[in-house]
Amino acid sequence: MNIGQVADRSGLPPKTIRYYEDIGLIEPGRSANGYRDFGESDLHRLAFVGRARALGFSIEDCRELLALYQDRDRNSAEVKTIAEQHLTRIDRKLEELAVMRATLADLVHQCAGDDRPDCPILADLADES
Amino acid sequence: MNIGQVADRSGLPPKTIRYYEDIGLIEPGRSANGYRDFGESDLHRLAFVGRARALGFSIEDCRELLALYQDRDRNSAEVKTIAEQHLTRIDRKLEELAVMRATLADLVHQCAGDDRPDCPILADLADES
DNA sequence: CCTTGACCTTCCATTGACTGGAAGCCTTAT
DNA sequence: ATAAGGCTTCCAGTCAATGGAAGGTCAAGG
Repeated sequence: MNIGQVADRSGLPPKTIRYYEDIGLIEPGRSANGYRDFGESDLHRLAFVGRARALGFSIEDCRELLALYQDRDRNSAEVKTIAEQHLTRIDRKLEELAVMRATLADLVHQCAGDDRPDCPILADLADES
Repeated sequence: MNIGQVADRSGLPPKTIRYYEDIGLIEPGRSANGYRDFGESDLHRLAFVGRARALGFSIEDCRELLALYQDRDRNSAEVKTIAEQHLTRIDRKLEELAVMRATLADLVHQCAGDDRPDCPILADLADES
């Protein structure tokens, strides 16, 4: 399978697939003409990474998850730990964003948004108290 | 004022302040010894940027907001537009994260997290349906 | 046989917003 | 005189790709 077909079937752009090879997530073979030659297992790994990335896991998380996936003697506890840590990061991020959103929404609400220069948003940023 | 003092008073690290000068957000003078010499207005601009960044505005947003702040003939509508667009970005991000969180929390919940290899998290990533 | 266009290859640069570190000058205190 | 701490510049690295240039390969059509 050439990279284009793998891109179509995995949903990942060719550039990204080459990058994933660069950083050692996959190791496709090569055809006589120098083109990468992907097998079904490469495709499977790429799709795995694609889904993990969509859940926000870092590339390093993906690397560990792939290793655990290949490891028949893994403990599900190890996987759960990685996922829980990620969940914690997501929750922190959600809180941060919620605080930002609340402040910003309040300021937007207070701003007339007309042709006059008075602006509570700028006043807040400038700390005019 | 030297950079260290401005860092203390603005809450921004010296490295970041130099970076902000590099990209043209501030233009401090120089003392005879070559040290940057910050005035109160530089400090004020830096604090302004610090607060805008804390609300998640991009550097380019900060640049525009600073320009509008300096502009006595601005329309508050322009500021509000920038803020509203940012609010929309935050809301999109919040939704994305909420979806991730829900999926991930569900998977974590399903995973026993013990010494056995069976793991719904990996099964989901591998698309074992 | 030649060309065109769609693929594929590698390599280098860029993104955003810093952050780290090295090498070296300036200032203040001992 | 020297040591500590602060300041300077410049270069490299972060994360996860993405864009683009220069060039090799392949299949179809004239």
